[in-house]
Amino acid sequence: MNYSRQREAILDFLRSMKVKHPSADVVYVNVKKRFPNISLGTVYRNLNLLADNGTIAKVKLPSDADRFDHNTEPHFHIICENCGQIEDVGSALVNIDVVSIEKLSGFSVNAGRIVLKGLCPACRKKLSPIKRKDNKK
Amino acid sequence: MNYSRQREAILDFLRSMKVKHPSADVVYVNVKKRFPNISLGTVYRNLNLLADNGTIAKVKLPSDADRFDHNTEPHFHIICENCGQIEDVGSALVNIDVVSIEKLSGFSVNAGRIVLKGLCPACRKKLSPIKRKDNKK
DNA sequence: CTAAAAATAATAACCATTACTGTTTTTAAT
DNA sequence: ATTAAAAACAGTAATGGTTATTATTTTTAG
Repeated sequence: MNYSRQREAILDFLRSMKVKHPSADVVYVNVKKRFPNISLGTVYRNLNLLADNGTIAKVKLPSDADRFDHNTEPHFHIICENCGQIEDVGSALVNIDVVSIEKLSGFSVNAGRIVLKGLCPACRKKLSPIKRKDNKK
Repeated sequence: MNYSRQREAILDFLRSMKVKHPSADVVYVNVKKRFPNISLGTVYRNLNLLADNGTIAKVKLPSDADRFDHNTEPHFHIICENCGQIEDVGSALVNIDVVSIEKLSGFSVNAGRIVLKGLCPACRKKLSPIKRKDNKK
């Protein structure tokens, strides 16, 4: 893997934490400030390269764009069902009975990254007690 | 919601369990046997209608097509990373410390449906001890 | 039987992502 | 420093799952 200025800028942005768990698109618009000609494909390719070699982590969400995380320590996430913001959840707070699951299902469990759903503090305040907008896809 | 023969056939197929957690596309090709002119849009619309009114459940997966489940009882799923097959996991086998998560993150938790990752029995046998094919997206 | 409401088939549009292509940058060896 | 091969790039086309649109057909209530 050769050095590239674009990849460096992408990693810099992720580590700067200006946005906490950005999607490829958010990385794109931000890195564009430094590299106005950068293409979205380049952002995707580099985010995937960095995720593949373990420099960053890819957070795959159901029905939403992948997010990228500079924190590669094992942990889970919770996503706001209203605004899509995601936040870390310590891995100690979710307990998976792997042995029983393997025994009952026959699957081998790869106690992967878990995504919980909920409402972030801002959306909670904004939407309650009014029924929140149903933006399921 | 008016009666429709197509919707009835879709629900029949789901309940027949010929395929366990079918995607919209699998429902489509199967219901097509009874209704050769049915359109994929009709399948999607009806699956979503049935999921919205609680008759069936929609299982959203990261980086894979949604699946539909005739079983609406709360439970989790495990997906085979090799072949995409999904299996039920009893909700007792995953313990989420909702109180602590809410305290620490500020989110309200909607202890949603969780999807674990692993290898189904068939793929385990087929791929081990050979390194399994890496089909991440 | 009829008219309004709902559902349909067919197709176009959408969005996130990947694939392709010809050009530029990086690297390692001369 | 020069150069040639490898890697990365920008730009764009293509893909896959899903939703939206529209004109036609089916369902239902009166």
